[in-house]
Amino acid sequence: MDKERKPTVFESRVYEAVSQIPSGKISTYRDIARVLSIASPRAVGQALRRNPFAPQVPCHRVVCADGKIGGFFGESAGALIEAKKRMLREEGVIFHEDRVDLQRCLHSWH
DNA sequence: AGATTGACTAACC
DNA sequence: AGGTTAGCCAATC
Repeated sequence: MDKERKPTVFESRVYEAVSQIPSGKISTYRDIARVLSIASPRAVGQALRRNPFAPQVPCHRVVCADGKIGGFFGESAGALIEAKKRMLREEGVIFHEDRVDLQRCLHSWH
């Protein structure tokens, strides 16, 4: 069993930002990184990858900068990706095949 | 403390 | 157009 480490300030910031995304909207690693004043979206992925707050954080609303679904579920769960896509679509997110309508569903960070 | 990775992105070939 | 390289930041080993 993995011991849950205490989230760092950086991670907490990521979780907070992601949890701020309302239903029907999404965001990209790049955008989140940008809001967090980070130059590396990888660091964001790192935080989400650890995701100590599992379903509490809508990490499924976070996609690649291209609108493509990130690998948060991994290739082993490709089918789940479609399920998430369908779920997001029901939330109001416009999907185009394997991509998301960033210009339409991108969350406004004000 | 140093080296590697990691759910990325963008640029280069 | 598609594959590869490089850059980036933070966490983990």
